[in-house]
Amino acid sequence: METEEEKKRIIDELISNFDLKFFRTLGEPGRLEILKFLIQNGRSDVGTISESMPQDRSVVSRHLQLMHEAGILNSEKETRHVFYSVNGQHFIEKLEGITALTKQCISKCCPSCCE
Amino acid sequence: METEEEKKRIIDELISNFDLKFFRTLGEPGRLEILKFLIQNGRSDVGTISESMPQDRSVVSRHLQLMHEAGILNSEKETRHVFYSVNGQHFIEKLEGITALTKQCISKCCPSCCE
DNA sequence: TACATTAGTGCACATAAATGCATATGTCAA
DNA sequence: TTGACATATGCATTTATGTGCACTAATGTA
Repeated sequence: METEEEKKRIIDELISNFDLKFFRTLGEPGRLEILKFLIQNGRSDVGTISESMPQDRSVVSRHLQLMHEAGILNSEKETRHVFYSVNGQHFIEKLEGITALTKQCISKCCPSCCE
Repeated sequence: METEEEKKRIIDELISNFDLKFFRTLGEPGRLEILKFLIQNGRSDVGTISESMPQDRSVVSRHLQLMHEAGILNSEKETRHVFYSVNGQHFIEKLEGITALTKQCISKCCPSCCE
């Protein structure tokens, strides 16, 4: 067990890495479908993605923007089209970071959490 | 790169492990505060947790139920009190599972996602 | 038994989020 | 330059979620 100050620091670091926007973005079925599509089909433009989704094109466009802001997708404007693709690097780093910090935090600050 | 059938199977496995309830639960500031409190203070009853939160006791109670349903917290009824604690084991396993499947899925099904 | 304590539920309300239509913005092509 | 196309934005509507008050259920205590 750490000192109280060290405990607080570790917990604050964990909580500040629990990106609300990141979790909220992943907690919506429509956006998960978009993520699935992009893993399956790779880099695609808004129109192509929309064709596979039940929602309106404008709705899909907004979902894509949110996912981009959350760091899950890349966005590249090319002439008239905007291509989105999974930002695998950032996405995986985010997940790894959250997982590692959680493990570290619980083992150091709350061993009783794992009894 | 895998066969198309294998790709679909891997992607479906990933998406089915992207537990919407889990992500939604973590994507709310009030619930994150509760998580923080429980890591810091360990197993506590509803009243004690509520005292540190700005929301009404009933609101905190509902958040705790949600977090329990999402597998993040343990719940133990003892006489009049209900004690909640972080389910570290399940929480960490969930995060590790999601992280591992995502890495595996992207490397096998969408290597271009990491360019 | 009567009363206090603890947690959860019913309900109404406020806020936030998802959705679709119409329209604007920017880009290409004839 | 005109028209078609791709995407994003404004706006209104619906749906979902968070919130607090009042009340109930369950348990312990005087």
